Amino acid sequence: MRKRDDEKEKSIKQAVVRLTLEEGFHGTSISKIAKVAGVSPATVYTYFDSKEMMLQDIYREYSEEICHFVLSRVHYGMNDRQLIEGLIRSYYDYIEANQEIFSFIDQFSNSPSLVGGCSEIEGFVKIKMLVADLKDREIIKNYHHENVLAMIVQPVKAIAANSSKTKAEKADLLHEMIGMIQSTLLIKET
Amino acid sequence: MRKRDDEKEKSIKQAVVRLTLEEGFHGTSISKIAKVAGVSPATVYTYFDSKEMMLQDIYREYSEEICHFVLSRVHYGMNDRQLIEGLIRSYYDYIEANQEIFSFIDQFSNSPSLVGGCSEIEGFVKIKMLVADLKDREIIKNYHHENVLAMIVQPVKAIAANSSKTKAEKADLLHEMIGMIQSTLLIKET
Amino acid sequence: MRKRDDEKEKSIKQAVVRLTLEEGFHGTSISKIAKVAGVSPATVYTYFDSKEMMLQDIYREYSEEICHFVLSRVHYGMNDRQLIEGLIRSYYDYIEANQEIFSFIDQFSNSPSLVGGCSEIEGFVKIKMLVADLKDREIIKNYHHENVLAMIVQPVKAIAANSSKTKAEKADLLHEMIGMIQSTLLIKET
Amino acid sequence: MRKRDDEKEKSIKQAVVRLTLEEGFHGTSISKIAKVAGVSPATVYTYFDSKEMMLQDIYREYSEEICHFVLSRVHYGMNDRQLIEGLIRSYYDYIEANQEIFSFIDQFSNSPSLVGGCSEIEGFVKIKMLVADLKDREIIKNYHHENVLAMIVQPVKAIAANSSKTKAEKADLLHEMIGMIQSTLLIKET
DNA sequence: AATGAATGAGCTTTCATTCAT
DNA sequence: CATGAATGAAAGCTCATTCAT
Repeated sequence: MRKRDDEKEKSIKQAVVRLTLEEGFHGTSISKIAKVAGVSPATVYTYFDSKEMMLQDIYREYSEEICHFVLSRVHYGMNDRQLIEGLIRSYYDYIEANQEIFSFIDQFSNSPSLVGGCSEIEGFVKIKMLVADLKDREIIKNYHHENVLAMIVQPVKAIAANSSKTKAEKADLLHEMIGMIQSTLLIKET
Repeated sequence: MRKRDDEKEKSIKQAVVRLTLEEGFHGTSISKIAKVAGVSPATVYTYFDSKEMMLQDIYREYSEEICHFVLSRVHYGMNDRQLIEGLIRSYYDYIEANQEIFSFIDQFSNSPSLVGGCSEIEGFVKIKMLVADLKDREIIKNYHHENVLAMIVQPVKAIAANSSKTKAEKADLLHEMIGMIQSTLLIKET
Repeated sequence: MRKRDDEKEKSIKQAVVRLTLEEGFHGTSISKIAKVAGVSPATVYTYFDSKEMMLQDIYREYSEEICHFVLSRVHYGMNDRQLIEGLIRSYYDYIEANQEIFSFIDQFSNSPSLVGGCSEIEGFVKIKMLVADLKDREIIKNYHHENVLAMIVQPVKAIAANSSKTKAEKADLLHEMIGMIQSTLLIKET
Repeated sequence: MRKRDDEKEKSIKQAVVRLTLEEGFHGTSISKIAKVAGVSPATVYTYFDSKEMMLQDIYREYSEEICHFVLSRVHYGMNDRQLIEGLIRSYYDYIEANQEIFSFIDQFSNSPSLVGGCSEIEGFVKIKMLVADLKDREIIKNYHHENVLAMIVQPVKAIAANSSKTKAEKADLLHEMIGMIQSTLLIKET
């Protein structure tokens, strides 16, 4: 009996993500995926039950990965400003370093019909808990969790997605944006 | 091969938008559109040159509509806080009242391959000019245009898209968010 | 607008029936059917909603045709023996002249999953009424309708299906079988 | 590539028969069979050379089983009427007690392409010899073997297959049918 | 201008079978 | 012997688009 090849599963997932960036969520057909991954279309179905479940699997895996990456870059030694900066900058860095993955995640989460059948992402819960903790410790102002998160997460996406700016210009924008959000959320002025 | 019955063109566009909300960007095929719009598939091609151009047409039209709506609700008589609130609230109101349209616009603008072939939206230019004007008149702080816009536009989308909250709860979140953004952007404290 | 081509629908149905005889119910795929019928696979779907509904349509049409044929060959001028003979012989004649159709009908009616979704055949009702009438008029003995019908319909199928006999031998068997059934069912001895 | 675990072969055969009843002759794929039988698809090929040969094997085995069952219930001590009744009733009883098997056999024998490649069933020969013997001993009338068999075998199938009747109603029909056939075939009136 | 018919290309998925362990 | 992995081929069906009327 041939054994399950984790390399193969990985390369299928990468093919999906790559095709999603190149040709959009539409051009991502099973046969194209198989071709890029170097397997037969039928083989895809030994690793995933259906196309929909495959997409959800990938979404879940990479969502967790992003959360893990972001959380790994903030720690207790940081002061207030560093915490906010760490969250935003790590998110931005991930997007820049993994544009394909981010594009996939973003397109997926904007597809109501797909995201509906997907269970809660663990990493999201942890990040919400982090925000709650920052409020408890009176580091950030007493805004609703949802608004704090929206403030940290949404504007930075707009910067990352801006394809008409150079890397340096975007770095400038990001630097400024971090300042804006720090002044919005932090209690301490300094 | 151009225009005639505006009623028919309208109903095709509505069909597209409605199907996009109900079945996602995928389930939006020409024949389904034609069925919902009450015309023949061939007729769609009397009004649009191809599916891609049709989607871009619709995107452009509704994008302009949104911008027009937002701009129509801010005027010179308003004070500083009212201006920011007006912009954000009008955007939010539009989304709430036209969920189908917003869902379409959002999914479209998250499809790199589609949005690429689409010329600049006029209304966006006007809004950018408004932001520039507000900076010139020393109403909002001297941040980059892009960041000001991101701040006004992005977080509110997160509130509107939150399907697990009631209308009242979302109104609360919006109210708070407006305050957050006002304090971030405005020069005058009052 | 091109108009619906009844010839094309007919040739699709014939292709189904022909393939069912040649390659069994299994080898009857949409693409083979299309090839034999001289149309594109997609065209099949402008005439039928799905493969299953297509099969049911064909089953219904030919079932009615058989019943119509059988009923058209018995009439009130006939005496008792002629009536029974007419029913059996016309059924047998139809099968001999339309082996493909009969094979299709027989295979279909032996597929529980298909026959389940199929509404009652009108012609069957008429034949049941004929049997009832023959009993009312005291031509055939007072057996249950179901048994009378089974007696008329089932044994003759075995003769028709017997591929190891010549036409003449089968005619002999049929002649004898008619006698057997007449003596079983008829009240009058003569 | 042959035999070993009779238990496993049995459970494969049962899986085939069960799936044929539940999902028709179509839904009976090797992988489904393997799943139901609790083995791997590859294992099926340890016991059978191909799917077609597997089906023929099963057909042959169960056909022999039916014949054996029927023959085991008639014996020389019986009088004329009991003989006919024994044959018909034992056949009916087998069908009622083994609907899955009968459904399989019936569908198989209605598939010309399958039944063609199948050698003669031994049990059928024995039953034909029994019929010949009954004729020699002047118990049943001098009809052709084929017609005698058709009379005994065909109508009872129609009763067994009638799914719209209760068990009791079918027992009534069977009782009457036995009488009809006895009067048709037997020489002695009593 | 408007339409239902028509289609080649492509979709997702399953098939019977073989391979490597 | 037994297996899950692997696959070319084919399944049923839908697609965006064009054709003939």
